[in-house]
Amino acid sequence: MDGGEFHASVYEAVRQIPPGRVTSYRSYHDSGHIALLISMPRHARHVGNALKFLPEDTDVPWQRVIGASGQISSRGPGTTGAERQRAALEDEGVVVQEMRVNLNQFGWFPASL
DNA sequence: TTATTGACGGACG
DNA sequence: ACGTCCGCCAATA
Repeated sequence: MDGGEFHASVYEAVRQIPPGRVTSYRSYHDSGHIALLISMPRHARHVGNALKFLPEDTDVPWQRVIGASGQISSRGPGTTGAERQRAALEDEGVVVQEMRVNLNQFGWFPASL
């Protein structure tokens, strides 16, 4: 699997996340999460990297991928990505408090696709 | 070729 | 709940 296929696999998996639900790059939950769903469980960091390459107008629901602790990841000081993610999630009904989501309520962790 | 860097995750204090 | 370290691995310097 080359880099392009990796990105495509990530996007395909992310598209499966239902509206109003969130999942993680790779979580301690036995089932679910993007890196496991594409059979590359140790590539959590690269899942985030793939999302970084998405254009502004993509239809891939990137906002539904957050950290395993429920945290919306910071993009670093002076960036607005995390804030846009919070707004996008709230728009579809996800409750965000202090930049974090309750995974017990909104988490989506299927065993497979 | 070696060192650093990440939209990360987990163990541990 | 939080900070610190360590494991991870492709890209980049």
